[in-house]
Amino acid sequence: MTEQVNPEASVDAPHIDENHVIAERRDKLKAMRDQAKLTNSAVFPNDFKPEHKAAALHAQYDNFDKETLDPQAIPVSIAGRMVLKRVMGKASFATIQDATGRIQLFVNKENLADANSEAIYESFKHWDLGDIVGATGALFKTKTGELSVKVSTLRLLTKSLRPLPEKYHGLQDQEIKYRQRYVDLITSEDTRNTFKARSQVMAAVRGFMTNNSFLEVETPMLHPIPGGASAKPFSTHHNALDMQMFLRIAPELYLKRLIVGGFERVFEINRSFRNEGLSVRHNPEFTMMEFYAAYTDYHWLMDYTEQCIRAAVIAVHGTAVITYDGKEVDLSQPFERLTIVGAIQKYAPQYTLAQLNDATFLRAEILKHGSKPFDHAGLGALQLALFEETAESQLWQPTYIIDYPVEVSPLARASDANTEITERFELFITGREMANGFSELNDAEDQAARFHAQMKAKEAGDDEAMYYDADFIRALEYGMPPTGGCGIGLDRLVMLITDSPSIRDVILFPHMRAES
RNA sequence: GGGGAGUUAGCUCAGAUGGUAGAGCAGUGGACUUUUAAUCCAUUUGUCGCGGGUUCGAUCCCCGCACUCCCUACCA
Repeated sequence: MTEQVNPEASVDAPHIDENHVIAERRDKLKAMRDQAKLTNSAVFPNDFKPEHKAAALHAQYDNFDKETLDPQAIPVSIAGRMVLKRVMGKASFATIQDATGRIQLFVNKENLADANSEAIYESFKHWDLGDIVGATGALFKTKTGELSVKVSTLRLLTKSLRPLPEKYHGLQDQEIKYRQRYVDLITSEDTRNTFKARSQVMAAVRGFMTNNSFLEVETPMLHPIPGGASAKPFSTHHNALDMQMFLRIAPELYLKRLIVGGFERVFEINRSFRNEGLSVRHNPEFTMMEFYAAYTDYHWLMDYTEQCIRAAVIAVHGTAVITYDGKEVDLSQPFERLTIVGAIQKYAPQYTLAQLNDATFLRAEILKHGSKPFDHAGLGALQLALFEETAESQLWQPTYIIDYPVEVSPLARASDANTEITERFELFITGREMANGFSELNDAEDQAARFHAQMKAKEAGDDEAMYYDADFIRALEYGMPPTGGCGIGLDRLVMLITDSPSIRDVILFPHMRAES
């Protein structure tokens, strides 16, 4: 805790966004401080302990009729932020909001128990929307049937110095919603519900994993060698060790070390960091679950991932058929599985199979779509590029794409039937990549060779190519059992489940440029 | 990185074809003892994002910049 400072002194300190409304509230607070000095009482008291919550009271008493409820005079104590206020001479209504919902207070001078009721009522009239209040009283129903608290004691617990957004339209400015999430949360039930759903998703996923004998682990966020994905890392420096470190781009290589160590099923839910562009589906730090299971392969992973996602959707919605951006997404049926070429044939049928196996044709076609030309791409990588240009965005219903080429999958096990492709899949829903998994490469010598190839690519200018991780190779040399591993982008899963158009809508404090 | 849209009172938004701006909410004063975005009367508040240019005069036209949103690119 910080040291106590003289509040009188801080009043003169520079403040941002000051305006006359705030100045008036500061004046009110100053008057409160002066008054508190006289009566030796606290301006910001912390001794009021509410015993009830708005939603629970509504759940319990909304269906009571007035004749039954009023005579019981059920005593309650409740606290929250005052969000609406209607003063009518000698009687007033105020609506307060707590973590669970809203409830109406009926404040009438004659009902106030305090000997000083006249003064309390007069000061209440000058409290502001946004102030935190505590009240005790008896439950009753108004003549329109709304459950309310007939207030007998009323206290201002926290003075609010800043005006709330417009009480009907709320906060509309998207920038302020992201930058000042606290205001967004006060104002928007939609926003509150989105983050409650996010919490439910996390709990459902975690529960699904532990129920299937997975061990939750935490591996380093600071990596001496960034690995496990093709991405540009954030770089930092550790002073005591005097070494460069990177914020992790993926936990993969550490989790596989744990499989080597004998934990046969592990998962981690945590942040990864990628120093790349921001978009409606990319935040520099994002939350991913990666999980690894020994003696499984990518077929098992697809079945399992599907069940996990379905469980998360049902945990929030109670059904696996939901709506995203106005269109239905059906997660109740087995997810479709298509090869890269198969997906192109289905969603871009203008191409013949001969064309899809013609590297020269593919190269020209990809250039036509405005994608960057790449010199060393093999047939598989060219097919993948065309898939991304033509088919990917159309994969609205859950679809697994399989048979990724070895050259873009340096950590995946090659297919026994075709050494050019790997036992790998990516899951797409609403045209977005949601998950990526594969049978893990557990041949230490093959992995070492693939790392060497990545180093060559890096020397040739590919700054997203992987580094050679000698300790990871050493771990594989001890022997890693055959293993399946998968990463699920949880922010994107929450986007899907909460029908959110932007990843920023599911991250409490998304990164923004510095305020000027 | 490239393209498009936006930025007016604390909040939600109008607005003028160039003559320095309004409404509602919030605030303030008043009326009102069952309101529901309470109502009624009165009333305060603005570097019209920032910097240049054109002009007698720019919040409006032109140029540049900043920030936001959307699309696009890299990626999950």
